[in-house]
Amino acid sequence: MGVSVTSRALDLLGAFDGEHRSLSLTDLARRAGLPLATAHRLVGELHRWGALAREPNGDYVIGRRLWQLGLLAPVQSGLRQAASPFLHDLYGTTLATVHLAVRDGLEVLYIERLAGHVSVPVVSRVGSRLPMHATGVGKVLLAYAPEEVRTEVLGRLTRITAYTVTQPARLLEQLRRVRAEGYATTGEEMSLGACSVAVPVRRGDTVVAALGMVVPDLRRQLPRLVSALQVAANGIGRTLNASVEWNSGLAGARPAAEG
Amino acid sequence: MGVSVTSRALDLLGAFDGEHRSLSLTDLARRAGLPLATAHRLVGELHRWGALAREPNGDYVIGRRLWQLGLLAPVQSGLRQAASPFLHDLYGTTLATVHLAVRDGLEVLYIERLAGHVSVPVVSRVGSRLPMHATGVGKVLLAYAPEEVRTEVLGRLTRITAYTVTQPARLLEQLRRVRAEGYATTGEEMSLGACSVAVPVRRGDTVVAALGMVVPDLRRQLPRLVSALQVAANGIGRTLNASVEWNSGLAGARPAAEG
DNA sequence: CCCCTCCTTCCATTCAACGGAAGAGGATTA
DNA sequence: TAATCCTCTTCCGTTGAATGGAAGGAGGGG
Repeated sequence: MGVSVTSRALDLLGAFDGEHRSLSLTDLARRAGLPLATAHRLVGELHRWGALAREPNGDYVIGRRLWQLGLLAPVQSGLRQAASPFLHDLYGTTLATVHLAVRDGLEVLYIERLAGHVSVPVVSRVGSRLPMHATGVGKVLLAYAPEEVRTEVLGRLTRITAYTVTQPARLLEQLRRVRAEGYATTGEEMSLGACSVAVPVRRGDTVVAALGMVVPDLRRQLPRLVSALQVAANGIGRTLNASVEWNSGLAGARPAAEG
Repeated sequence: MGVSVTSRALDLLGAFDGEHRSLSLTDLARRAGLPLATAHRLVGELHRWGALAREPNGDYVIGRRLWQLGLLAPVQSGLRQAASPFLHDLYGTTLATVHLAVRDGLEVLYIERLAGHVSVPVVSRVGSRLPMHATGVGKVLLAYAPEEVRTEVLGRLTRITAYTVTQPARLLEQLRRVRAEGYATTGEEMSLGACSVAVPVRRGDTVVAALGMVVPDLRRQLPRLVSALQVAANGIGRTLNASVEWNSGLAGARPAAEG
């Protein structure tokens, strides 16, 4: 049953993800569901073009050329540009890992990140997606997401650590408080040893993103961090309103943008 | 004369670059040298997969999925990680645009950048390439590049602004001073209104990258900026030495990494 | 030395890709 | 309103590029 070559080549690329950044030919073939000989030919072509590169051990990784291409993508570029200075300020003030994220379908998509020196186990990377219910930015985005999104997410609360909130009622209550108090927190719900705070970023009345930090412990400094985050979020919002260009690509109005 | 579908699809992607971040179907077909009907079919497939996205006006841009893929590429990740905090420090201290770049073949490849609020006309973007002879980081990398690279670059000094150094002898003299004094400068050689300073980043005795800044004017603050840069560069070098992982992908030992 | 895994090459068959041509949509001009 | 010029989309008979099973290295570990 014939599938187009193009989609097969793309499937090979799609075999890479955050957990599989380096794959052998056999792995690639297996993950893309292709016969080895076919994978061999296609991977060769991708490699020749620069889409894939080889590591010293022969495994394949995403190549420099795809990296360059990807950087041309207008992914929330308006938002990122507006946010950049504020993220630096935040980082300078708190020295914590700072995140800017938007909702993409039913997940959180991290679009900017400043990594702190502090060794907190942070899972997120720019370009990675995480579940909404276990991250600070996720809870914020979920709190302000359309009803239907909330319903669907609440239906599948996967457990990640022992502290992940998996009871819909409890999460709903948390989301209510997020809306009431203006910020969300997590405590080791995504990875042990990491807590987070996050606040919404608004353009006008619409929440377009979430701004968050990851720290080893929240207890003592919560009010200070919330204030800092809110100041930054307000600044970003104001900058967004000031900028004329309505950026393309909203925070994922439809679930699962790519099919 | 048949060419593989895969390479045609890749050629379509290759039609995008820093100056063409958004293309109509017709443009894509023209730039990739494909019949319109063929381009239409392939672009459709790329779009369906998420490699391309459409702007409101129907033009195509690089899609979110390629953006995510590209971010998985191990492009100097060790260096970037080591440099990140120092770049922030530099930015915090000087509020100028800060650059981290490596040599890739005969060009400079920008791998990290912190954009200042200050409105200086900066051309570089992360992932972009610029000629070595007209940028601060480029002069540094050229000064420490293998003889053969220097020779080839000196052979084609293209003029970009009225101030670009295009006489081989003059550039050679500048490179000699870079090695002697430990830093390079440019004055509106790449874009009018922008000056730059840069210093080498060493791992052991090898120059593996260049660290630079762009400012509107150098005169008054040159010594201060050079000091700040050198402190940061030393810090990065020390961090690199400390880190065990020898990162893949050097600063472009061979010209033109991708064929 | 044998066996196992992973990679590479080969080549006859066939099915997906091809692209010219015609049509749809939209904008601008007469 | 019609005519003209874009760019985009669809169609379909022909053909040659893609296919993948099989066989042949290459390494390496027992």
